[in-house]
Amino acid sequence: MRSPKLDAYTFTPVIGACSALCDKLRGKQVHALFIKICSSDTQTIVNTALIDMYFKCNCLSSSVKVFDEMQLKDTVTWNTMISRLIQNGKARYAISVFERMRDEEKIAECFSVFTLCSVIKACALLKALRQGKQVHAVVIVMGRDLLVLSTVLIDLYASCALMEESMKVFFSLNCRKDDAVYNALLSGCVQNRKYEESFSILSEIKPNVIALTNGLMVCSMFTDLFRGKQIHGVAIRFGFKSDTQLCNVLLDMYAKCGKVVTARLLFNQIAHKTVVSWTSMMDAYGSHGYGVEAHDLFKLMEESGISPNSVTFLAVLSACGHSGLVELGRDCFLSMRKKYGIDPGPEHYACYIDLLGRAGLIEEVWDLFDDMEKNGHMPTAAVLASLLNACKLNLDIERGEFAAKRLIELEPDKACNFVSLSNFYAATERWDQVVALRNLMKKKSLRKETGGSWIAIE
DNA sequence: GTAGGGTTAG
Repeated sequence: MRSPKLDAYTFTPVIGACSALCDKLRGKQVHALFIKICSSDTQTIVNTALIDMYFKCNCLSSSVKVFDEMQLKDTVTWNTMISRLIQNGKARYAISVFERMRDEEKIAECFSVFTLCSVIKACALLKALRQGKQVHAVVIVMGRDLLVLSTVLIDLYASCALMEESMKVFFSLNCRKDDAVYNALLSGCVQNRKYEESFSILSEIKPNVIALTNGLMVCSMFTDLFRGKQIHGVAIRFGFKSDTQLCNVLLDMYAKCGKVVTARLLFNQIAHKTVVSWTSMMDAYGSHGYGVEAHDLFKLMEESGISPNSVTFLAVLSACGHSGLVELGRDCFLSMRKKYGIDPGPEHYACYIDLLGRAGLIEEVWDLFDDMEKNGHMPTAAVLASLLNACKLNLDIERGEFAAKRLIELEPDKACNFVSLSNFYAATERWDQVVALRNLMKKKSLRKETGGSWIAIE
């Protein structure tokens, strides 16, 4: 019996199955078979599916290889590449692929709504306003699928802190508006801390999980427990209380409003806890001074089989630092690389330097600083500020000046740095320097932003 | 048969 002919209709769904299962091994086998027997007329579609499969299997280099070696790319090929790159955090790369598409394809029709959608999203992520506006112009010329494209445009302008432009896009829509477009506007208001506007949108729409999530984020920002509780009630009435993401934000809202016990009760009730659930709860403990509880939770998380990420370590390190748990903090810091293969970033070093500095371990602080530079991290302002603070606490005058000099070089126009430096001089009783600094600040007309705390009234 | 919008922890 003659074996049936394998064509694109056979390969594509099989590759799709490998994608869905993240089964790279089988995916590669199918890829090999395809190379052996492929016919040129089916290459584009199958290769596009392969690009997608390799992305889903976390094998970016294979995706790029298939893409670069493809003779004939169609619009879907380009779109797949662009959208998957964005999903993998490579927005800049995605834009460069879009530019290649524009240059190589030579016809304006090659762009579809999908292409524009992805590119606007990339611009929003990069806050590339100029490029985003250019694509907006193309959208206006095309004049199709305005609802979806308007949704990403609203997000673009909101990401660039231009809420007036977001509103313009929103109110110029004369088709029926759906949840997503309302949510985009709401999310823009939340990102830009527009308290009243957020609630006014929220009150106009039928509750959905994403809108309520956004609403709770505003409550966290402004520590508005009263409205937070109202949203909690709405979430229960509409049957959203098993939504993990919503519960994570709810937990965070209670914690930010000082209700740590309520936050913990909610945490316990989350059936499918994610790394964000755990990290939010650790942060809740840490920021209220419950370092031991935060660390216990970290251990419990390890037992539960969910892997911590870099934010988790930031939460637990800061919790240990604020409670003086030096040994536990050190264990965590060391386990980052050793046990989880996560390279500490500058923000982790800043946090850990702070912890060691408060504990009086100034030599270890400087060892750590050297270690950081050996690992190829340039010190950030946060690192230098922690370092300066550690020197202040430990009266390490000479090396403190070194940290101060580099901090001021890096951010010469930030008032808070001058204040830190002034505090450093004050701690080491060099009052002439303090006066000189205050005068310098006046000359540079730098003013430290007034501190404050938020409480909701009524 | 392959591609698209709005959500969480620092």
